Amino acid sequence: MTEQKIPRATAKRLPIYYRYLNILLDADKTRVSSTELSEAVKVDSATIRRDFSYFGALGKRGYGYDVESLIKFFRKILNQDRLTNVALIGVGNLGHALLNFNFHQDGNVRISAAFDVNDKIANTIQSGVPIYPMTELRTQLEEQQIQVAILTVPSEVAQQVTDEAVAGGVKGILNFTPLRVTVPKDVRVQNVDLTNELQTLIYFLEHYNKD
Amino acid sequence: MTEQKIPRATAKRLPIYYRYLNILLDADKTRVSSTELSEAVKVDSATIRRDFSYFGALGKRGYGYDVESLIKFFRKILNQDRLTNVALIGVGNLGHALLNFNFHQDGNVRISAAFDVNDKIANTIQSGVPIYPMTELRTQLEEQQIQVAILTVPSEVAQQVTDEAVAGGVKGILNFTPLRVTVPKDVRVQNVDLTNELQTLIYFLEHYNKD
DNA sequence: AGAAATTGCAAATATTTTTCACTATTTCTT
DNA sequence: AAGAAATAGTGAAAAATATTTGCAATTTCT
Repeated sequence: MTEQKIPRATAKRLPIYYRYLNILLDADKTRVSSTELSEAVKVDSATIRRDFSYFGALGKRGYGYDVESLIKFFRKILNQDRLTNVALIGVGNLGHALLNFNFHQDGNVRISAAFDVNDKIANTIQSGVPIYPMTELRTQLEEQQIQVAILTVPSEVAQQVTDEAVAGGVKGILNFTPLRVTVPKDVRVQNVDLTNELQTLIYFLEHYNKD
Repeated sequence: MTEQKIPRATAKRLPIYYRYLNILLDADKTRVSSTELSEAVKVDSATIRRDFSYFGALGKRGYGYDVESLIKFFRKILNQDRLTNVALIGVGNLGHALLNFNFHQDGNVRISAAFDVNDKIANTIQSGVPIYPMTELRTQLEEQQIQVAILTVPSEVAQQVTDEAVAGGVKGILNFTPLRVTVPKDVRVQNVDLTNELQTLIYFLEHYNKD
């Protein structure tokens, strides 16, 4: 599966390109040049061409890129053409918001199971998603073959829950917990630490006057 | 104010160090070495020393670092010793969750005003935070001298709201919108794009078998 | 007093990312 | 159809960023 090493920086820009391409499509644009794209997404045009080139020759010299086929291509790359089922572990404040959050705006990610220790909500359906008790975490993940989990539990239990999720076959974790969880190296964790983000933001504000 | 250029990578690790130091403090540890810290936060000890050294000589050779004074120092650096008032713009799903979110776990960030277009919630108080109508965005920001905003509005209006916020004096924006907003260069934007994060995560899962 | 521990830091490396500069194509214009 | 204009693709250079090494200086420990 591993084709070739795409730089992390590039991978992070892909969704941004993808999103803008869809805007172009909606506006009935059929072609776009790297220069044009550059202005919209605020990335140097050479960088864009370089990014695209990791995937082969997607454009036409002297012409630009065909919006539709580019979208089609990225859709595959970004797994937009396939539904990815995701588990939400921890249905507190944030978890609840994520249940309603429009992850599937492009129709590719769906929270198909949620878990919580709270008896009050376990075994109910919230926003169309079944909530299982935490005790069933592992078995449900296995059964439903879910490989991606969003972790929004209190940090005290984060590691333990993570272990359980990994045991259930999870390979990717979007971790909203401030805790840096430990996982086997074939599991990827993407940390989203809101407090951290805010602090970093404030830090930069205080310590740099521009940038 | 701008003291010296701290690498971005370092700045991002600071909150992590800070958090762990507090754990040590809670455990009544009075000193810690870079090696010890290293294991806990999973960062090479040399990197930690390097990171710390940007701020001067914080430790004692042959001894290590004094937990308490290190915390005290970082608290200043990270503005934990001062309350930063933050505005929440857009009280939808996610916004609502953030209102309840424990940003102030260390008591330094407080959402002190929220804004929404919805008449039903404007001019009410939610989770202890006053919600103002969006029309008052600029004036309230000015009046309350809020410099940091969390943006959780629909992306269609993101740019427009951002402009308004900037006009109101905001210097830092935590942007939950998928839109890359344009701001003057003295304003810093930190993007938190959840859909993007998930997509990137899934992308890596599919395309790399480890990392 | 001597051994052990440990920071601080300059310099060396390594890694990653961006940009330049140019060629090859294709499209557009007249 | 010829020439001009536009534009992708890309090797190589440069720049930016981050990590690691190696060791002197210092402090603590026994």
